[in-house]
Amino acid sequence: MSEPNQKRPGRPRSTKSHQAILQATLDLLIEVGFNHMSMDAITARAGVGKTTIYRRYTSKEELVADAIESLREEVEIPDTGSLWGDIDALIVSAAQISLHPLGRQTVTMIISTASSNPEFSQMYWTKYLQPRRQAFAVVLNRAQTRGEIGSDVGSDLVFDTMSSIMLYALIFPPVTESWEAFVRRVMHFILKDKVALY
Amino acid sequence: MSEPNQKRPGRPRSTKSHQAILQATLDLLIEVGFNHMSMDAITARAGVGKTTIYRRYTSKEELVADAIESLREEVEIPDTGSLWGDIDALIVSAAQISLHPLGRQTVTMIISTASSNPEFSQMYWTKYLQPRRQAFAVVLNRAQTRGEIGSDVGSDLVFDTMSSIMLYALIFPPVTESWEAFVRRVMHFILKDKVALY
Amino acid sequence: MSEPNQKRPGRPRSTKSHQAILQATLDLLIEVGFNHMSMDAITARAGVGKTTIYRRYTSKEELVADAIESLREEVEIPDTGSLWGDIDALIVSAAQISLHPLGRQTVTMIISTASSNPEFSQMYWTKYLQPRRQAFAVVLNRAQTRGEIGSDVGSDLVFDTMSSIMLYALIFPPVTESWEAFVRRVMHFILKDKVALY
Amino acid sequence: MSEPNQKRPGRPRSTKSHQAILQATLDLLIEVGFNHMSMDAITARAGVGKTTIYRRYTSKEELVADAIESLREEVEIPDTGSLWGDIDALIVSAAQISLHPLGRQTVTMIISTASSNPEFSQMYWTKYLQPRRQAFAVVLNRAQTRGEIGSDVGSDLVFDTMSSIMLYALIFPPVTESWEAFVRRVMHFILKDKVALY
DNA sequence: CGGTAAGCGAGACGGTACGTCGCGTCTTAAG
DNA sequence: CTTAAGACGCGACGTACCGTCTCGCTTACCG
Repeated sequence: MSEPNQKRPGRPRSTKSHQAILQATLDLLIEVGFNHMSMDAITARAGVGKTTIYRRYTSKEELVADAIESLREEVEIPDTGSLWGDIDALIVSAAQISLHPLGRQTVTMIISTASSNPEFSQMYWTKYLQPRRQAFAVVLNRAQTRGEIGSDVGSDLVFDTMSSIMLYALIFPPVTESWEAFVRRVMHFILKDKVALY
Repeated sequence: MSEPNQKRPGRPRSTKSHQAILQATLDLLIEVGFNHMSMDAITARAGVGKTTIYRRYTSKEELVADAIESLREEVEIPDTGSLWGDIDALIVSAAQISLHPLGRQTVTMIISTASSNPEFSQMYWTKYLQPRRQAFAVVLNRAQTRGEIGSDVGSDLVFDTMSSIMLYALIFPPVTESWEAFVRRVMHFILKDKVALY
Repeated sequence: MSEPNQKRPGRPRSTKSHQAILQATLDLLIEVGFNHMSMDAITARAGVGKTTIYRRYTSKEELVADAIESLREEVEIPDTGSLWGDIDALIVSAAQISLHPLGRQTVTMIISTASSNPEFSQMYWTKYLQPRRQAFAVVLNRAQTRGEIGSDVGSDLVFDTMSSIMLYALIFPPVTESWEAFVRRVMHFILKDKVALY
Repeated sequence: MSEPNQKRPGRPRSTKSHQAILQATLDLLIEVGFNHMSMDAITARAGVGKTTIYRRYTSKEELVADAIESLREEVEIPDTGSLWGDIDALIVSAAQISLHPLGRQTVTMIISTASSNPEFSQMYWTKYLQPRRQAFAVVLNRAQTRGEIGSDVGSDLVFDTMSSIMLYALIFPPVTESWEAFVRRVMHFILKDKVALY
């Protein structure tokens, strides 16, 4: 755990504290959620002074936003050879995140905060959803090139629909089937008349 | 389970105070929002003691949940003569709610709570969404009878899709068009190959 | 005062409840003291409604005053044959009260309340000290008749001095001798030049 | 036991706030008395947060005790040339204190607390009464040197008697004469056979 | 002997104050 | 100049008590 990486004179303690802050924030976010997580608890767990946090972030929201941002994975652009295969890969990937406790809590926290905090919502949209939306454009372009789907179909429209369905199923989990199955079924319904699915 | 036995000893709880509390809560929810609304402000506006609130609710969250719950409206079943007309009526109606500050706050509160509280989510689903889902089945049946749409299309699927889009657009408001236009555009995209829209 | 007219219409006040209230009050007074004793605790212990107390007393102070008043003993007028013998008897008697826990708590409570509450102080003076002061006049008169002490010595002066010493020694208990010994010593000092003590 | 090491880390407690708290407490004690003085009123007048008070004191009682403690004056040793003159000076001085509202409240608070709190009683005895008792020994010694009073008279005995009378007259204020006159009369009665008073 | 008026237990009510907690800022000493 | 520690002003929270106010019931007496 303790890594005495003191050999670089230019990067002494600040990086270590920074990492500790982000980690403590994420841990507490999972354990108690946004509202019940106090800044003092974060400083205590990170072994850090309040100053050190507020020098970097102006508010709790900003800190949490950056903490979540910090664990953002690389945007994936699946390429299975068919549109439905690609979409299915995205669904599977999203399902994996929402099964993991951290992923679940993170998503919960994002929805919860975003719905009541326009600034956060904006930030999340720009930093998280936007890049994925653009990545999906690539996926759809490939499908149009392959002639699987009409060139008049907007990729944003499909992406937004899929995102919304995923979110909805997280807030109101389906009872008769799995989250994954539900999302797949809805996407199938939407696309079946627009594209040859298999 | 619950026995509505009126013969409990002691002074019965005041319906007048109860109403005043709910009204004050809703008013303040609109005016300042959940986070900036203090319990003291509610007691002051309702002309009520703090005890009277905390005898009924154990926390601010619980109070607000019940206040919102209290203004649940009747389920509406539009009948304009065409499926798209009916759907459009539902969109317009939903837009009116989400334009009004109380509606906005309400939805915010619901999403925020539901996303982190499975019990609340379940309650909201059963009491609010489920009835509207069933009402929508009537709308779709009429359309199928008219031959506007295939009898193999499940009404639940359409309803869930529409709900999810509406929610999504509330959390991440579209920047280039209105909430209403966005929802209408997405629904049009989904349905255009399944039904004669005009 | 002691005999209100019984012919008032309606249900007469319950003596049983009255006794229970006084007993519960005294018990709690001893256990937790005036400030930490709540009216609700009294009602609970006495098995009585709040109304029943507030019909009899207008405030907590009044109730406690009456509870203490209720256990007031008969005023004793010692008659040992000598002034010093009589005074000694009074000291011994007072010592017995201040040894008993209830007596101690009661006195404590009286001092505590009286010092910050003029009305209570007045009440206690009239109901408790005044009668004893007058009884002491009898004791001193007998001594003057016997020629033990000059007829110019005011009994009130002696009584007040003795009372004050007793109170003082209760608030600031002597460390090198007993309360009783201290009081006796001081009284001896005061009187030794005014009366043949043995 | 306690080490007044100044090198504790973190921001030191503000002396300015501390003083403001004590002053506001004393002011309000005079104006409205202990029971009607609220902590919020103190914070408001001191321009201080509640935390700042409760970091120093665990309760209202503790705060007030310290506030009173803070204004303990220097012990005065009168020297008028005669014993009765010295005693009279002490009575006048004590009267000035007990006439002033703060003095009244202070004494009230002390009696009230001391009578039900042995530790406080002990503290007050040691810090306040003891020094004055010893100062009085000086006064009496001078009188004995002058031959005004017998060398067998213990100064403690006289001091305790005087203290007790003063306290008693504060708890049960005389109705027919002033506090000062009463105390003077009693002291005169006690001493008249032991010392040439004029 | 049945009506009426007050008393009763229970407990809800409007207030006021309490002591705690959290946020974001400020102030030390140490490095 | 940055840190860790921690005090600060502010403001909301939820609890405890007070003394008052209904409830639905006794319980005595009086006509």
